[in-house]
Amino acid sequence: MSIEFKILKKSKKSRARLGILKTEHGIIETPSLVPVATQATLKALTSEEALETKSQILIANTFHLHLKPGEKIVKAAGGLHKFMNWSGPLMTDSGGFQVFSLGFGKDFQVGKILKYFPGSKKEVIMPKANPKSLKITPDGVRFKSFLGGHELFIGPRESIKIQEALGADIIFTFDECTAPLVSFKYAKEAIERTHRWAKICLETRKTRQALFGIVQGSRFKSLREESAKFINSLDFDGFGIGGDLGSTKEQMNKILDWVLPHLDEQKPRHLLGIGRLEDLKNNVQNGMDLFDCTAPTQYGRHGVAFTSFGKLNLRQTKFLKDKKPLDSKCHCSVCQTYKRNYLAHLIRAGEITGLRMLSFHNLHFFNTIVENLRKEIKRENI
RNA sequence: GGGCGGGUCGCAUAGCGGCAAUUGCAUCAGACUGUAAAUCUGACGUCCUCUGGACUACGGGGGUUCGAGUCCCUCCCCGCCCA
Repeated sequence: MSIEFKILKKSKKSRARLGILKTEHGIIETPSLVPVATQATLKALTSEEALETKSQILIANTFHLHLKPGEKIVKAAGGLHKFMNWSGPLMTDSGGFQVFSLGFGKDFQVGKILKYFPGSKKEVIMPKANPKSLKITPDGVRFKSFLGGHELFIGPRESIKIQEALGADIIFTFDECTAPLVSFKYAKEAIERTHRWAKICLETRKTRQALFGIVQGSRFKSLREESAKFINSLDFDGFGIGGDLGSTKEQMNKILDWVLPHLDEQKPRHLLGIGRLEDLKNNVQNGMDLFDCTAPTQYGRHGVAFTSFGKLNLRQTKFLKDKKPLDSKCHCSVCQTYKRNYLAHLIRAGEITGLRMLSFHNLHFFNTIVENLRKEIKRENI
């Protein structure tokens, strides 16, 4: 195993823990946010800028990099680290999330956090249902008509081989991230697939890359427990917790309560795709060591800045006359240099520089919050 | 002076007898959690007892018609061409 995880301190007030995750490309102080670099870039930012935002580790995506440019290109370029000029630790997600986002997520126009329950009961996803644009089989997933209409098959073996070629420090098992609309029976069938695939992933991996097994089970207690126990029983280097985690913080905490007691405490835990501003502290208190989220960069590109004074929508005209920095308490280079009026102008003018600066600030802002949470664990405040 | 083309909700466009009227831009508001995402959704004449209704509207005035942005007459304005 090419990672080493050491817990430095455990909170007495919560599950929070302070740790050091060592990889062959450097260490990560945990808990840590993992900014999302799907296509081997934090959208709009260079790898040097990513470092300046205090990002410690990035997560790229197997599905997207397999399509473009293809893992052979990345491998020939010397691997993902060299390819994107990021010398720090990297993860790759397995493509399991795309089974959801390009499948039922797209069909029902829902995210993995359900905001509303669309329509009547007949819309609940029943066993053997398949999304429009992909087919989930016992062996993997056939993605129909993505690039130029040709089909693409990714199963556990394919995902691991791609991730080995990409060469991240930490890789994930190929799972089925289920939609929040699945019925119990569907979810049960899905974790059976996910578990079978998890074993195949473990058997397939030939490299020294750390492999994290992903716990699924949707919003169902028995399935979450079963999944946690099963994934824990295999020789993974860490855990991912994925899928539907309910619609509220309370529901998510309840689901995590079902899962966490069954996971080996000594192994790192990654909460997949949960990391909005309001989640960060909760994630840490739940003992999550890593958590990725697209929010900082995505909101940035959509014109929204997170600040100590709340979210700002820089598209609003009022900011054209605002001479304050985005966040007077922020030490990032954008806040040191530019004012809201200029940023609002860039956003309104559709200038990419504005999106870049908001992405940069948001990442710095999120990373600083998590950095402060680490200090809080050290001071025994949380 | 003559010929032609044109004046539509901020701008630009569509419309050629049933229209509060297309589309784009702009504007305003909202959404975004392992990135189909520099994206998407909604509003955008006024008012109201607002899954509906009333009023005012396609340069001005008049006419034809059950009904006119659309047809006719006339005036005003703009553009191009010829004198």
